[in-house]
Amino acid sequence: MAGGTKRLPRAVREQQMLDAAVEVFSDNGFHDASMDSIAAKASISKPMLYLYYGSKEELFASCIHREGLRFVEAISPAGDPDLPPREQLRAALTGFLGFVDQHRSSWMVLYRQAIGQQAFASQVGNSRDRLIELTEKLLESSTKDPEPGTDFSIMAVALVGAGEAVADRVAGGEIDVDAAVELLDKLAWRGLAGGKKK
Amino acid sequence: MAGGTKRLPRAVREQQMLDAAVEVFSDNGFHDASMDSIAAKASISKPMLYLYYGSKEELFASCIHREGLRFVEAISPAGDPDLPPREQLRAALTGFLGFVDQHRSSWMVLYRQAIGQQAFASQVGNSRDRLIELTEKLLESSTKDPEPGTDFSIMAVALVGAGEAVADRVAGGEIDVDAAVELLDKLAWRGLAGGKKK
Amino acid sequence: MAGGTKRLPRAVREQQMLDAAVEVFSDNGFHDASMDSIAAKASISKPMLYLYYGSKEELFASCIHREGLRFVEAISPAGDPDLPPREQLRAALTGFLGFVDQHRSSWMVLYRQAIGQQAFASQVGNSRDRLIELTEKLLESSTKDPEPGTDFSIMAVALVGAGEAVADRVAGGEIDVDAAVELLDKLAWRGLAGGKKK
Amino acid sequence: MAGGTKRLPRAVREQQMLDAAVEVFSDNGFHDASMDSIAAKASISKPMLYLYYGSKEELFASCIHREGLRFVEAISPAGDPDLPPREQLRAALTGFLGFVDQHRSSWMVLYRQAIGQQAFASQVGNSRDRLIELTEKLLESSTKDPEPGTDFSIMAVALVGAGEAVADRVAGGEIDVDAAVELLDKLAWRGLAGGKKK
DNA sequence: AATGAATGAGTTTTCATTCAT
DNA sequence: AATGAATGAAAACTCATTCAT
Repeated sequence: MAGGTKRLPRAVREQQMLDAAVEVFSDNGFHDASMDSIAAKASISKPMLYLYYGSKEELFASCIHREGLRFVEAISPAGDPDLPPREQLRAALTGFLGFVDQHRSSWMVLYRQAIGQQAFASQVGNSRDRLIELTEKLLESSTKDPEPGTDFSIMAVALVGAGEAVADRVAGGEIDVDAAVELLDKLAWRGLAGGKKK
Repeated sequence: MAGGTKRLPRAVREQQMLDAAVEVFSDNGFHDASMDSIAAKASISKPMLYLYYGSKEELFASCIHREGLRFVEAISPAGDPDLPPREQLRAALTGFLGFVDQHRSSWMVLYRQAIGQQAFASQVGNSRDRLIELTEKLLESSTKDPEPGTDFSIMAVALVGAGEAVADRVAGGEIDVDAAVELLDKLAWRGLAGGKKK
Repeated sequence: MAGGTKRLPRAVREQQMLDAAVEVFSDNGFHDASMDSIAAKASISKPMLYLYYGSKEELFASCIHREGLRFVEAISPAGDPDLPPREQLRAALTGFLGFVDQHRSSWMVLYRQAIGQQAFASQVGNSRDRLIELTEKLLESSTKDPEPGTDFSIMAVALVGAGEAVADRVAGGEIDVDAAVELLDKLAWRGLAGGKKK
Repeated sequence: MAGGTKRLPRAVREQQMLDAAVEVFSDNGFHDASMDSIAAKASISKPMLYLYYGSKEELFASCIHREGLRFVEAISPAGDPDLPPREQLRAALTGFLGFVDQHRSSWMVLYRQAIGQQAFASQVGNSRDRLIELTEKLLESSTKDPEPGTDFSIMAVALVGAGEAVADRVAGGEIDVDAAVELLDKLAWRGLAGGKKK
């Protein structure tokens, strides 16, 4: 029944461990997740965790890394340069929020968690910064006639911040992906208090 | 005779402890802040901490509570019903970002920290939710002719999210309060990619 | 009956802990002595050990320090400059071997142990070096007409080495202090294969 | 096909392992030497180590054994009964200190190390005791007219102790073999403070 | 013959928390 | 009112040792 004590090739065990770690970190936060409980969830012994990942911090970093890749991957379609900028932004929003919707624990635990963890802020920053950069470029290229002094960089920060806040609600199941995409798209182009006309 | 063992009135002691606690929590995060270091910083003995606050969690909760009050207080001027809605929003933004600017550690440590801490998310939610509600009302009352289906609630979430992201940059000293207020005000009314005319 | 769980003033506990530590280190060696067993032997909890001494290494260092002081103290009478050099050497030998005889575990465990422990060799070296220096001076001042090229420093090393080897036998109860003193004294002045007359 | 997995005859493997073990034990001490690092240094897998030696302790014992043999071998020329006793002693000293000089790590790690290790003291004692016995016999046979009550056994202990202390300095590169031999030879026959005449 | 995969059992260390004075 | 003294409980991490292939 148990069936989990077989000798597995390294690559398989690695994923198995990461799956467990993501789940436990996600449920308890970095500090309150114990290596014991992660090992238990992965049905392996603690030494394996250390053999494969070296330390709790490195394990967490590996979690962030893997989830970060998945995250970037989910958004990358937006990079298609053939699409008009605004379509690219929609694609990015869809990719982003769709990812959050389908990997709630990845989002909640790793993205949100990691930001609080001094030591990992920078690593998470990578994914986030790439998102901000992407957003910045899209805003820039889609704005024909910017006001003088427009700082697209901070605008991107703000928009991504808005996106994250909305993503939390998506992850919490409070609103659905489509509505969220719609809202953020509108926010980007017409402001929240959106004027009356299209 | 020696020094340091003054009998202080309860209220004074309480603030003294909270000041120390806020500082230590802010510097180290909830988990890495030890009761020992808080007691030391407050120049009192650990048992006093327990006598007044019962447990580490309750102490942290008290910190959040006090800082939350200050936070709400800083924003409350925005509630002035005599101002036109858009002015109210500017007042709120100014209050909010000004507070962050001047109480960076309160912001970084308690607001950002607490959100990561499972157990305190809801409590922080209070201040945050009040901010969101306020924003929602302002948006609502300032929008004469909303598009059908407009969900001001989620809009407020998004705007506050944007505000928080920008606030982090303010707290980090990367942009100044005025620029941030300007940006968010514009975001709210005309969208990030804002067209050229007012 | 137990009677060991009282609140004791710091100074008392410190000695109590050191006593236990010396004994356990002495019986098991540094590595095989666990903080658990030391705490148990001292009838206190492990955290006390850490509160007072910080780490296992520091605890061991403290043991060495205390025993080293006692050791030096036992030998110091030899420093009396009023005695003729040879009497001083006898006094030193008597102090040294007498100490070993009466503090067998201190000797075996701390002196012998510590020398093997990379990290502590230098600290033990202190006591030992002082002994060697002392010996060197005595040899020097008691030799009226040294052969040219005589290196008293290495001679002292050799004599102390002989003393330590003999001390081990004293500690092991194989020979008594007086015989040992006699032997070493003779060794120093007439060589092991000592000629026939005084 | 790949590389490194040769089938080697047992005897070769054994030496290979012992070489690695001696080196690692010598560098780190018994406790801080891990079976992992020994296996790595020997370029074989841990199970091989266990297959050949059964346990870490047995492996260490084997190291001591082999080095002990080499040690005794280095000194054995001294046993030549054709030489006059004093020449035999010089030969022994030369063999002993020459060995230490050329096999510093064997000396430092195995001889000194092992003495600290409860469990191995007796085994090291073997080589040492043989040395002491040899010394004793030489002293005995070279002393024509001993003082009554002379205990050659303890004298040998003392001389060997002196030899070990000097050997440490030789191993440390502080003095050279010839000077050391000279000193110890003089010590044995005329005492450290030896006057100028025979 | 040889090893990658796996673990049981311990170790040091750190806290939040509470007595006894 | 206030604290020095003390600890239970747990966490990260390591290592000698052994299967299953």
